[in-house]
Amino acid sequence: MQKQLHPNISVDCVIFGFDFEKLNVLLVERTYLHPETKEVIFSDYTLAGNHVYVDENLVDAAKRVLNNLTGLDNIYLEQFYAPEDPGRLLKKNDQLWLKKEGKNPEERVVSVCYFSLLNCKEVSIQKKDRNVDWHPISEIRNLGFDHDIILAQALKSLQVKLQNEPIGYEMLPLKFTLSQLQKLYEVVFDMEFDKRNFRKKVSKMKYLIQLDEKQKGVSHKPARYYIFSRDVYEKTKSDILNFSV
Amino acid sequence: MQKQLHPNISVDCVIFGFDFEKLNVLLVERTYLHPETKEVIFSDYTLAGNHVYVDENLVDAAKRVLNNLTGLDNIYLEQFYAPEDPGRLLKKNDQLWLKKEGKNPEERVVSVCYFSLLNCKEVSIQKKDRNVDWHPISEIRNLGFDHDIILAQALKSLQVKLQNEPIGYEMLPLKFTLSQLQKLYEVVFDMEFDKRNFRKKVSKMKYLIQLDEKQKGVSHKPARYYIFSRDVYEKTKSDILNFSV
DNA sequence: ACAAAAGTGTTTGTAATACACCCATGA
DNA sequence: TCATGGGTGTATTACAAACACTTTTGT
Repeated sequence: MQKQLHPNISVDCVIFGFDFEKLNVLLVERTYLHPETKEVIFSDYTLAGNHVYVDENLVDAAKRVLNNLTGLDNIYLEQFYAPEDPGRLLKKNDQLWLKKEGKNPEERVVSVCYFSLLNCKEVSIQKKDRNVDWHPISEIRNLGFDHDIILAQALKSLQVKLQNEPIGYEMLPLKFTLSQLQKLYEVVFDMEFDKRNFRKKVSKMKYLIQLDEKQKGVSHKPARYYIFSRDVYEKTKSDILNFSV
Repeated sequence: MQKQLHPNISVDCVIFGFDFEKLNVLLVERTYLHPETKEVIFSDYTLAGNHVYVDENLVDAAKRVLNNLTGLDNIYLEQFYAPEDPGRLLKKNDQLWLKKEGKNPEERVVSVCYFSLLNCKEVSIQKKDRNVDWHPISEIRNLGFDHDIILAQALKSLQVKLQNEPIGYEMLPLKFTLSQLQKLYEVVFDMEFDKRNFRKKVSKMKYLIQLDEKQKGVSHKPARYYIFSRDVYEKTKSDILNFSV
């Protein structure tokens, strides 16, 4: 008879942010100094995460992490993965770090992972004592713990979700231009689209509503603003599935 | 400072089975008898699940559940969800049941859920002392615990996955006919497809390979057998994504 | 000979792709 | 007047959808 597991539970959040140019992820710096000499032993980045409290809903724990970093509530959150490997925190640097943080490095931690979507320009990151910042997804590598794996899963889940639901609006301001929307799809899928074909495609989306208002103060022809209507979307969406492969 | 959670961890498995006619799910009967009078207080069904052992990979725990029920290894397994609500086991019947099973009904259990795919005709369910059996998905309701929610999520995940990857073959024998394949897609998506259009579509899938062998002993024109070639699939698949919505 | 499912083509509409120029604004 | 990004249309090709009859087998 094997012993049952009673691990610590945490949530890890892959916080995607779009800045109208590229897709970013919010990372927390992790710098480990030698206990005596204070020289830098290693320095890298991790995703944001936190432990789950007794009687706390998992998604509420993720909301807490988000609120802590941004001061915002009502951020789009989507659960996408739970790492499976019991050895996920056993790399040397991770063990050093956990010890330093006053945690038991031997203890297993089961994480449930969420991704969330933000517009970088509209949030101010609450740094507090931490060094937290946006990093372009194309430049991220060698994250701490198993966070490279989690991030790769998150991106794939975001792509699948964005392919099937209009969640891109979560990463844009209320009013946005079609070029901004196109750029968003381009950076998420890491592909370029033809402007005319893109506009033809989105013009079929009834829930994308053109405003009379235009950009101001730009040194080129001002673009029209659009808004996303969740209302129209909910009323007109169909559940038709289409196996493609 | 809130107290950190150290819950029990379990895996729940939504075991889908195709019997060439409908989509089924493997359920375990749960009958609670009055401790003295032995009259039936309630009787319902739950998904298969089990606790995770210390140092056990989560997916290995799910494999253990599967192996326990079917005697098989190497079954297709896909993690899809972790229920978030701390109150997921607090319904009256569930509490009675947990007590009867010698568990602490107050203890929080965090589950990670997997779905798996089988061909009903090719597995023999190892019942042991339990009443375990296939149930047509269209007839399943009022499962124990929060398993209705888990099942609904599983079906949606299966649909999304089947739409994007040729995993249907996991629910068919090695050799299958196109009508069987079509029926599989029909029961998963709960839609009917036109035979000619379906065949036109799958004829574009290079990894679907026609054999010379035909059905035998059927009282109608015998159908040709096909096999799925994972090899060809891996070599020819493209990652092109296509946002539709 | 009959019942049962297998197998097969054409037409029509809609969506995907490729491609190039003029427009409105601020500097 | 120039630089910048906004905005637009057409032709071609590929895929989706609708639809009915003949074939092969066992009984």
